[in-house]
Amino acid sequence: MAAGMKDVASLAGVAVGTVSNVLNHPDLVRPLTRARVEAAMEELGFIPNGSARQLRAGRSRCLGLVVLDVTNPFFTEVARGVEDYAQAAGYAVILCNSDEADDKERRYLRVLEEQRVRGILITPVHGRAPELRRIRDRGTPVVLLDRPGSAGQCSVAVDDRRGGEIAVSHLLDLGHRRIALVNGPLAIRQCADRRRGALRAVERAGLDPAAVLTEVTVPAMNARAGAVAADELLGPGLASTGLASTGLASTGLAPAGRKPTAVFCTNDMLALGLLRRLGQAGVAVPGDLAVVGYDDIEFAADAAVPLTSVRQPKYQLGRAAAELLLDEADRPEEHEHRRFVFKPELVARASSGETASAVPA
Amino acid sequence: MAAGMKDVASLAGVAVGTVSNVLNHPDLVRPLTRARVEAAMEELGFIPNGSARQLRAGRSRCLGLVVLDVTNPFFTEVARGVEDYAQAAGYAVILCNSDEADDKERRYLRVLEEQRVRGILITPVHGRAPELRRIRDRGTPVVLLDRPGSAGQCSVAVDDRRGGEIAVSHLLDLGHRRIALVNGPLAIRQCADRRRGALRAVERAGLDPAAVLTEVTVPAMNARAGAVAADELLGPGLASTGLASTGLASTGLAPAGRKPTAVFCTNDMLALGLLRRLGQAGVAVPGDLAVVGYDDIEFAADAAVPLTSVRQPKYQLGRAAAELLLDEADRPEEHEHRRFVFKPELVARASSGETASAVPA
DNA sequence: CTGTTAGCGCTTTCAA
DNA sequence: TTGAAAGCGCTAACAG
Repeated sequence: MAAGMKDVASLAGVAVGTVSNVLNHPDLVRPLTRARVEAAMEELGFIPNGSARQLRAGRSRCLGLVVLDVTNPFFTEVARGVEDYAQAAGYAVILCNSDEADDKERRYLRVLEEQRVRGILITPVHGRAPELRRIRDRGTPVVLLDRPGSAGQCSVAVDDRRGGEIAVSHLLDLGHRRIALVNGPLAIRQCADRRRGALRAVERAGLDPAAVLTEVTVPAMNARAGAVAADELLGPGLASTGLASTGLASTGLAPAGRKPTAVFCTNDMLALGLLRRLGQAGVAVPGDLAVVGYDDIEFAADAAVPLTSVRQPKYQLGRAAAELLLDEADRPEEHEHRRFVFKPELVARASSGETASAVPA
Repeated sequence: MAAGMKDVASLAGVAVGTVSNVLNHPDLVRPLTRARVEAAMEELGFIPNGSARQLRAGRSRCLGLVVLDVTNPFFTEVARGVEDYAQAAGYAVILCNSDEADDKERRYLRVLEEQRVRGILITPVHGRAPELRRIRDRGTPVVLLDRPGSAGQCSVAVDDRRGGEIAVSHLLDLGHRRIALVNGPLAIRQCADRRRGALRAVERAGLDPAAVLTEVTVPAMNARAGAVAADELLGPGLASTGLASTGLASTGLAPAGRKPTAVFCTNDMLALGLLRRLGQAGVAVPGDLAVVGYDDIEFAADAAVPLTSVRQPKYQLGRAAAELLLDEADRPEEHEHRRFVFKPELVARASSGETASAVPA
């Protein structure tokens, strides 16, 4: 059914080597012969077999991109950046969704390595350092995406500690002194870093983190988890029972019973889910509770209460990562590892309140 | 660098065939030998070469999924459905973004065919019928996604004409008699179908489409285009000049000068973009203008004015499509082509106004 | 149970 | 400028 080079060759009355040359080194073939071969390819609907080609070449013209959540607009925007750059360089992108799950991630990494992709871009679920190092050692370049890397590898990231810091500083500046931190698993580096930034902001303000911050940790970084966090904040009585059943973990750094006046969610999906639930519960934002998110996804600005957020250069992040990866893949000699760190930026909107709305400083 | 089966074989003191058996038919190998081979694989960090494997097998364990816009949550939700089913069946998914662009789509189809993917799921930009037929004839199963197909192929879709109809009927029921239809390129089947449904709704109400509907056609189905459409609606004086510079095409079916009291956007991204611009311009929704979207993406419910929309079973759509595709791929004999058509459903929210807000019926 | 071997479809020398 | 032939790494068929 599928015509191969041999069929094309015999139809055109040439050797397979010549057909190959038409494909890969057209200038080496006499125009007339080339035309004959091309006609034959057309007639037979010939599509070269990528596997065979790669088998010889050793590597494919594909990149692997592994993200934590394809339904999060942050990652699709990053993916667009990657894809645009890759496409221009003649590469296709295999987009994989780890769904923040360890085993899915591992499975995809395996598939990508078996496919001998030219390189892998990944936002890892865990500190997968050793496994990623092994992959690199076996010859597949790896670039860390949205995560600062160690030496010996490229990485592209936004300064998450700084991001967490400006988010919480913003709330402190507005006068808030009891702030909830709604965060995903600390195993995810971004979560850990943004948390550290939050703590730092409080310390720098000369305040006691234990008195100011209440931590609510949810098992995923999506809207559903954000809604669960809202319930946690609204019904303190439910907290302890809620924990076991929902997988929630809440470390009440702040004295129990003292409700927060503001919330910092470590991404916008959490914030949007929380916002929705607050709306249903009749909690006024920012009046009763100020909210700050992270990522500044496009939908943040359109929310019922426009969401204050920490902006990251998503598209640029993707582009830069792809550029680093392809440089490493295509020019292994000249390549030197680099670590890009972009600066986050606060975008203040209504959800945090333009005017102080809580305990005056 | 990358260890091959030969290396594993010699380290384990067996033949390559045995190594292959350990991988593909472990039960044929004596446990002790198997253990030795596995140890060798571990020690060498052996990763089987997918290209070589596929070369023999003829086909890979990957599916191709080509969507119109990865940044549209509708498609990422569909992708999740595809991915979950594929993953369970042992397949990986290559997600490609055609960006509603003809040439990108063509390029990706080519890549997928060269990779000898097991099958292709696609929401085509144009009526790519002939090209897709050729691909199928060459042996790669193709399933149309979110689009009704003709005989001789599988397809999974939602009844878009019906969807357009219920959207506009809803507005008519609310008393609106001047409705703008903000639509993407009619070459995209969904756009054409939803438009037909809109016309039908008006006709069924015993009204004259030319008097009721004003069409605004934008070149893409995203938020930016929605904002442009809003400008078009707001500033009728700009209409004619605006056309040339923005690529807008507006067919004033309704008498010029009579402003619409409602808008039907053929997807939620358009609606959200439009909504944002209306907000900036101080237009009250639904008071001054009622708005209905399409897809019911998660963010629609969270918009500043919660968006009335036509819900599609996104995840199910993806799952069903993957199921059809893999059935065709894995059981070509028994397989018979099927056409699933899901029913759309109106989700009424504030943006269309619960109470009649326009010209009384 | 294990070893040997013939390709899968293509690219790339090396000759002609 | 073209033809012939040697593999790339693996699987499957067959022999032992």
